[in-house]
Amino acid sequence: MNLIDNRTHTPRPRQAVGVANRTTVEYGVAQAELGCVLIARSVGGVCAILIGADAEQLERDLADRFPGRALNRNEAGLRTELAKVLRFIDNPGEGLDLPLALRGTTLQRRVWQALRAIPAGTTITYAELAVRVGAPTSARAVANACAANVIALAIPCHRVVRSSGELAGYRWGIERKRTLIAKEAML
DNA sequence: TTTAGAGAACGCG
DNA sequence: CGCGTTCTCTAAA
Repeated sequence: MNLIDNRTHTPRPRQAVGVANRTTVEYGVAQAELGCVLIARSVGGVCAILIGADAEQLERDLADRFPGRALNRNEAGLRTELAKVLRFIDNPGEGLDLPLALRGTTLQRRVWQALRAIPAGTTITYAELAVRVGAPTSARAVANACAANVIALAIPCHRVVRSSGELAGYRWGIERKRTLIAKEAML
């Protein structure tokens, strides 16, 4: 407990996160090696890439994530994005470049942005990631930001591991995380 | 709305 | 395992 607050306790301004947004979310589902994949797009770009067992589960997941928003399934409209993601899963070396519509707090945006700079085939620790976003003592908080990521693959939170080398959690299943890292390691 | 607590994909000794 | 840390969410005032 510090008597004098010598840390960077500056309450950085937070991004408005829960802003009401009535925009429709369009999404498409496809089957991949890794599992069923759902890609959702809103104004500005892809707002979610979810992985799961089947379309129904993913649709529930999406509804959870965007409460109150109209959700329109539209495979044809998402055809380009779906193709890119499927190609990335087969060949992660080519990268996955998609316009993203990020909605999050300041720290989350910083972390997610930093994640996009982590090349396929490499991993980073939460501690190192914390250093990169300028919050060296905030590894725990950085992990929170990783855990809050809903754009799988395009924001490669699967490349973040513990300092001990162990895999930490993965929203879409630790096994998938292991698979992704292993596949990328063979580049 | 402000606040206090608890929890979280961490790290170190 | 215990504790320091930082951020987020939620219940309560």
